[in-house]
Amino acid sequence: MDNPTIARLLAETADLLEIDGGDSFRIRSYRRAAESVEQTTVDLAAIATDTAQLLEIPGIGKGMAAHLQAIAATGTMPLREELLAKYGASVLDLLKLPGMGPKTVALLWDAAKIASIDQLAHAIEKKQLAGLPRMGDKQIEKLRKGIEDYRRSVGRFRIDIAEEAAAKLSKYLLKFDGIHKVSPAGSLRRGRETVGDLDLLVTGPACLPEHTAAAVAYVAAFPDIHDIIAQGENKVSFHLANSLQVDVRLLPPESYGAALQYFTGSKAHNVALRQRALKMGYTLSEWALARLDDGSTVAAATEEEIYKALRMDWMPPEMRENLGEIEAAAHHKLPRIIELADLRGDLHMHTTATDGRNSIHEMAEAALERGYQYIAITDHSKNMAMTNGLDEKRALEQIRRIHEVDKRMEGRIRVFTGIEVDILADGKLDLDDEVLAQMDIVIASVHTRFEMSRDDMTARVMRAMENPCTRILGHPTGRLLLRREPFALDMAAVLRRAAELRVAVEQNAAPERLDLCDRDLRLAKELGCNIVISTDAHDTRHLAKIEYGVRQLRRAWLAPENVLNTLGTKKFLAALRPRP
DNA sequence: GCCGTTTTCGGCCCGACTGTTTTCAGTCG
Repeated sequence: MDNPTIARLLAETADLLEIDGGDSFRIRSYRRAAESVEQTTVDLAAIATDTAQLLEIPGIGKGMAAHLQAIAATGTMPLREELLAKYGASVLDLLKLPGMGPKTVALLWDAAKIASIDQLAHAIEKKQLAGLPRMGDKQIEKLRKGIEDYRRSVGRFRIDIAEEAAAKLSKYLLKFDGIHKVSPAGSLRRGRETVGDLDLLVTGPACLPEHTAAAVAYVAAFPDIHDIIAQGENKVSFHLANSLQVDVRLLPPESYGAALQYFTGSKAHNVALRQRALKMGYTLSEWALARLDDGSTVAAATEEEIYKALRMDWMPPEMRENLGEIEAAAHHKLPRIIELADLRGDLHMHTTATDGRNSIHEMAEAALERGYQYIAITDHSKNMAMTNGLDEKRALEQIRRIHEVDKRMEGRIRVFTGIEVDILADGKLDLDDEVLAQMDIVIASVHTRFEMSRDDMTARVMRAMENPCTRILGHPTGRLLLRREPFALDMAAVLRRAAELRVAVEQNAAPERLDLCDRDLRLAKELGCNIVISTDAHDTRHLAKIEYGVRQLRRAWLAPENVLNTLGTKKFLAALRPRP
């Protein structure tokens, strides 16, 4: 069992304990252990029998070590099983609804034995919740809407989850003699923020027709398979433990390009492409681009050949949504879109001063390794109390420390001072302007706790942008992917105002965030917003997640010139809204 | 349940906001 799975089991046990009304400090220690397991670089399953080594991990004591050993040996632990037997696994889903915490789950269970989202939906429909403590009309309506949103997103997986599964499976497949190439297709290849299922295309001598039996058997023997849905001559479909569906297709090398094109999609792109092929006297399928008259193959081995035969330029998968790319490719006018290598700096990251896990210097070294020319250290401000957010006094100390590191880096990389401030109900920022004015970067962030009317919410964000200290609007929609819908904000108005005020708008690259969706990004580009992309990194490894954000920018056809932190240090500072 | 000592047990992250309270509980970050 891998560390992320172990971490999940511990975190779920913490949730169950909380519903059960357990001691809050004990619950916290389970959460802390889960985080530790997530962070550690040692493979826990491999060292589980070595108690001394387990105890070296912070947050793991005698009790937790025993739990870990039970998990490694049996796949679960007694306490967790006990709680699951009492409440059932589906209570955990209830916690995913907005506004639903352990106390409310416990209340629903005690009062009405509600232990799943379906049961809750039923109870709401039958008006059985009225009269329960803290269950007014507004609360019930909020739950109803939450269930609706939840059901819409269920079954989809964040891109990083899918990519991790794809990487693991690819590694396994490539070990087989006769499998030479594995490529993810579908929405994962197009870089969508979520994927419905995982399409993996496989080729090599072992994938030739009539000779696939051994390879198929090997695929079906992948250890992480939960259950097999279908197993044929050149396709194996199965679920992983997290219920992600995977389709592995074995293809002869001569059809690989056609299959890659076909299974990458999108559907709309493929429909348009097949129409174009028909007009040219061809037919396009997952096997080949072929002549209509005699069925002879025109192109099939590579995507490039197929697009070329259709008199088009090859285009990046991120663009294949039938949003004008076909015409552009046919006229050889595809724009150059941004790439990872265009980025010169990362502007949003945390350190041990608040809830980060590395020092300013470690973040700077890690950024230097990525080839950046500058970064900004932007820890939380005091309103984010649970992160040990900085008050005015500590913020000033932090400026001093950042300056020291900046000096120490001797110009190899610039380290800008910064802070991520919270937007309060009246639109004010939660630190004194005098202190903020001394920062290079002030990110005024929309945090997700706000649930107000669209107009009030928009007004609040507008006021925060009016503050001359605000240089970047952070978490501009406040959303958390797959957890809830974007908060209601008049994004067109916000982005237009941001463009006027030269407040840059942040695309947070963290896969759970990806704050601006494709449409928001296209709009931001149209309105001429300054866009910055950053990771919100809480440790050095997290800096690599910039990749997810870049793919999102590519989906919106953003060019390097649309993104502020593609500029060199001097030009970047000049293009930002001036400091007050 | 962990940690760090005070070596046997006490401390462990807290402020804003909402809805439902008539003085506050629950959720969120």
